Amino acid sequence: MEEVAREAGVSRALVSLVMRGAPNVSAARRAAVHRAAETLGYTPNRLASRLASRSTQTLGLLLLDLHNPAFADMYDGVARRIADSRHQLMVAVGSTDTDDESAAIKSLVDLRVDGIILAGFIGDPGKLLPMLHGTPTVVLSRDIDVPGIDFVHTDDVAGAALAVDHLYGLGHRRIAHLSKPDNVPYPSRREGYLQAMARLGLEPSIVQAPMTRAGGRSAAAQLFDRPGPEPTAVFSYNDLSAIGAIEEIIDRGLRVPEDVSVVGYDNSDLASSPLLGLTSVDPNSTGLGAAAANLLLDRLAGVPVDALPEGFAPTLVPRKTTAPPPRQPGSGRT
Amino acid sequence: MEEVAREAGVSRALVSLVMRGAPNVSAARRAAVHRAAETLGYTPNRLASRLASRSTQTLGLLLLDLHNPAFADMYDGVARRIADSRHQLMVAVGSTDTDDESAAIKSLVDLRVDGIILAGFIGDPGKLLPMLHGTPTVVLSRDIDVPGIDFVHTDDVAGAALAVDHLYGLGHRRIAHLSKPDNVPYPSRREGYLQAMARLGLEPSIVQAPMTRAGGRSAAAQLFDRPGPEPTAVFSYNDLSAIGAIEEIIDRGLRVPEDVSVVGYDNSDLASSPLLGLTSVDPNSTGLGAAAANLLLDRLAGVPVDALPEGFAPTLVPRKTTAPPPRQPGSGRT
DNA sequence: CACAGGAATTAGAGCGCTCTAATCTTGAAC
DNA sequence: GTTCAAGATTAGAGCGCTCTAATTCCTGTG
Repeated sequence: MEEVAREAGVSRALVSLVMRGAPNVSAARRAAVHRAAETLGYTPNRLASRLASRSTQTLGLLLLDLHNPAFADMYDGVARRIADSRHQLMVAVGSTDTDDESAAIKSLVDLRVDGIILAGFIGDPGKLLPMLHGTPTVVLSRDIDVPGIDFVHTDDVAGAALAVDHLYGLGHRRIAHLSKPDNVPYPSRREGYLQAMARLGLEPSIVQAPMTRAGGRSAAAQLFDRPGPEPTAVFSYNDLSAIGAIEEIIDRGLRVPEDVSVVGYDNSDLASSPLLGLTSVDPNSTGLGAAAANLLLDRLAGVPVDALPEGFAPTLVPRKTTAPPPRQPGSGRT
Repeated sequence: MEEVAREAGVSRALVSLVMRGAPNVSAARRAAVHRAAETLGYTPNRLASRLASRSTQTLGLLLLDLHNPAFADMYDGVARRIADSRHQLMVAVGSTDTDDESAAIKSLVDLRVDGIILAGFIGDPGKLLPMLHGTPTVVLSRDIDVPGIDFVHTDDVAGAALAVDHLYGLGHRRIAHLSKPDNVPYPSRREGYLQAMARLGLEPSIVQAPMTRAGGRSAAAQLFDRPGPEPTAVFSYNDLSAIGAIEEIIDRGLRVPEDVSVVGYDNSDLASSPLLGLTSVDPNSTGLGAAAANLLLDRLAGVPVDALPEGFAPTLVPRKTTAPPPRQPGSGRT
């Protein structure tokens, strides 16, 4: 920067102004500085400018799992909304290991990003605030009760009800649920399932499944190995494990949807492929991402945010994995 | 930091040493500093430390497309290898828009990351070097001829040959190829296809397909709308478009693999699901990511790297989407 | 032609840390 | 009781930028 200033015959301060595209600089000097920067191959060290200006023009996004297409959707929403702001986006990848997750969040905080969006935060909310050191933060798809931290979410209770009601409407009565594992703190989908089942006077049946295909598969295996009548429908808390469940069901010689119906959650790319045609609840992940970015940007701009946006209304997208249950003995409908 | 030093009754320099976990600090002072930091809620500003130390302990990873599971695999490889180094990982997401990609790379460079891994670099190699400003960089899965930039890749020519030979071995003669679009610079898979076809004395047939399911679908549509005999096998340059192609083929009332065989490339999560059972060439994306991280870490550590690692040897994973062609008129085999 | 007022430019302090070199403690050896 | 080296601590100068306030340079005016 020193050299550029000398080369262009101006002060360091002016170089700084030119590089930032400040308005009140004469065309002649501006050109001179640019030329000098060009010949010397100078780029401003943004580390230094950030330090000096106390603002990084960067937002951090924590993504829990790159293998889960739902997070790619959220990324899209965030990126789209941020594109026309002056900010850049930095992604950190989380983990189902809470320590790794903390490390990832800390790395974002350490970089002094202007704001953080947490997509798939799994850790202890109580530990979040001290970790953040005052960085404005929005939590995505989890309603978290920490003062000063906003969240944006889909009404997952309603989403789960949608799934259960859909299956009920088709005639299913033994509807099982593949639920998040204990280390993942998103209870709403399970809550919604339990509430809906209670409302309909049905007996709930829950098995935990990790957030992967393999997880869904082994969970489904447990479900069908249980004593007593088998479920005629499975509602999973995410698409990946729903797919795993389908694999397992087919492996057991049962047909989907003729023998067992399956509903997923997330309505990800995968689900919509005609090859799969997974009936799925759509939480509008992309919209959620955009809403989170919006909220964060408003906060940063100092726009007063009096009320958090309402939980997004989920929708059910019926496809080929749901149908009426088989007319079999044991269904109790004789 | 000033305050912490005062609180602990030591100098600023000592606080710095303690926070970095330097060895030669007495236990008493160390404890005092930690206590002071705790009560004051102090965390070092890594921005400042990076500026002062000229090293960021951070590596940047550019991922082209979060919706493509192959990149999640590469991420895994990189992350695994980096986990036991002292570095952190920062992800930037690229784009098929070259300008966006440049912006993403620049943001990494601006942050002064110690090194960069480019997974899915699409831009002009000539423009890469000036953009990097000397940041050590490894390019993943593209062989790039820029002095000073390393790359790690799978032998895609061999991989494509594997696919073609597999189909040929099953009896296919009209093997079409879904190729990368022009704006994506990874010609090896197409080259491999062309070479293999020439070697076998077969007529090549190529259609371009964007890197998405929808892209594969419309490309397949073009393929089957062409005049002349239809292909009995389709080899796609990636899994996503292979899946799209299957969708289209089935939509046309044809069966996979009975009427048309399909081979993908990447052997991603998707492909391995029994529901899909996509025969796919495995470039070992995870291994590739790990190798890239390895190479970069070696460079950073000053370990002499005399030869780049050989191109990874791809393997073919046969599944359910390939079978002998139908015994039909027009196959020329009577 | 002096002068106000706005635009353009600059000096210089400071952002929060690390680094080098210098200084201060030790405690063992003589 | 010295002496000395190793270990522990610190002063102070940067890192490369931005910011504030002050200065200089232009106009157009009376």
